[in-house]
Amino acid sequence: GLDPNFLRQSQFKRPRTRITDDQLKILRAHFDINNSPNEEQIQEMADKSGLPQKVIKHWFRNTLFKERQRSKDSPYNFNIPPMTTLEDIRLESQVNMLEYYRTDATANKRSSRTRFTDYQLRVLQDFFDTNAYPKDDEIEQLSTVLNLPTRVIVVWFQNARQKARKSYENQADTKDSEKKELTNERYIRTNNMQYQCKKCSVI
DNA sequence: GACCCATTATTA
DNA sequence: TAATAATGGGTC
Repeated sequence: GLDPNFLRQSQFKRPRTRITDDQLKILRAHFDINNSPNEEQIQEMADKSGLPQKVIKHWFRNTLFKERQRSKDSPYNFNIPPMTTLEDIRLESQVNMLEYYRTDATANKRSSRTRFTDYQLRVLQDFFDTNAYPKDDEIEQLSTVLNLPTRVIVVWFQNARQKARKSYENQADTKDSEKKELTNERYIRTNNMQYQCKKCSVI
């Protein structure tokens, strides 16, 4: 059989690219005009920004996804009119409009931190302890019951898994032999590995 | 597209 | 200043 650790380490992780403000401006400007650029446009952006095409494609995927999330969840919820053409002088003013909305309503700062109530945290934690990976409809239900945007729920679970994983790994260092003793009830996955959530096993 | 996870940044 | 919500670039 193959050692999972070997499989995992055999692939190098690309070091995280930090997109600079100037590069972001280039991408953003294109995104505002057309959120799914063709190869030619990607090449152009790559030339202008010096970013790898792969990074640009990924950025567009993420940004489009986030923009959709935002328009679903956001109270501001401004609609972006669909664009079909690139070469149009009126585009200029549209872009300016978007720029205006963005800097005005939504602002450029990160959205303010949600303060969960004790009740909300208890429900989330209880759910997490039995299932760290809620399905879409379960997230929907939690969203309704707790009166929180689905995005906030998703992020909460993501952070909770991160936290659980970390605390498991901390204690796994000292209790390596116990890993094999774990019952396979509830797991948190990471790459090819499976870790049991420490908190789950306590319940 | 879902999830990972280092990092950033907000709030008690 | 610690805890942790949110971000963004990474992988599969």
